[in-house]
Amino acid sequence: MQTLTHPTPEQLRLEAVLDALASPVRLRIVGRLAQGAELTCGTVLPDVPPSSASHHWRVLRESGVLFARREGRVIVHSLRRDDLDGRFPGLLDAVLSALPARAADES
Amino acid sequence: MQTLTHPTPEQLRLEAVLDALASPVRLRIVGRLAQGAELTCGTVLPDVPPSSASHHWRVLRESGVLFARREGRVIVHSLRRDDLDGRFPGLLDAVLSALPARAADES
DNA sequence: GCCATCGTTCGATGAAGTACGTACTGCCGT
DNA sequence: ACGGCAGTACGTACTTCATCGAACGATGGC
Repeated sequence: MQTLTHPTPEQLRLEAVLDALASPVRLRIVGRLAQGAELTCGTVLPDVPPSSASHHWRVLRESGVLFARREGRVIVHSLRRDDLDGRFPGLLDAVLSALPARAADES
Repeated sequence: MQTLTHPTPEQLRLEAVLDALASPVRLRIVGRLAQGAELTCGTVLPDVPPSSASHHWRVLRESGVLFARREGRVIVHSLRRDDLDGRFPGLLDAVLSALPARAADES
């Protein structure tokens, strides 16, 4: 299991970020992360099998939307707000404010 | 050749818009449209065969990013700025300001 | 060391998107 | 009416993506 790779802030590509966000499943993850807490993989998407969920977390990570770090046995994820705001000002906020409130009532 | 269909402002879906924008070719189109002029299909993407270009114009139209109207022999396209700003405030501006200036020097 | 847990990787399958040639429609000028 | 131009529709080949089961790797607790 190789180390978690992330793009540097300079490596962020608009198309990759948009593509990562253009998915209902991944928007759910982002919406949850936007609530402030750092989350582990299993926390969101209880209805999705682990291998599928892992795929989506990876897309978000490799596009630079979120940051992942190992913490003991789990992997903790957080939004890369500052990096995204630096490269694409206003983009994340626009997407988040366009999200329905559905993320609030899901486990 | 059936009439050009557009989603109503209420029908705009975030994922569809993001997906439409998550493409280099289509971002080129949007970048050109953002310069203010209304454009016909042939104006942008001279290097892309008409049938391919038509596909991308259609994706942008059906996602609600742009508006198309027949004007004699050509089809005139314009950005749906107001509708997009209404549903997803700040999104279009964020994407446009994140675009490289490449759109300026292309035919 | 052993086991359970968390998450990844691999491989296969089916769905969806892209690209493009060709044939067609709709409109205009003559 | 005819020819040409703008753009679409269709069919197809190709590529990418999504999904998921199964096997594996890493870690912490006992």
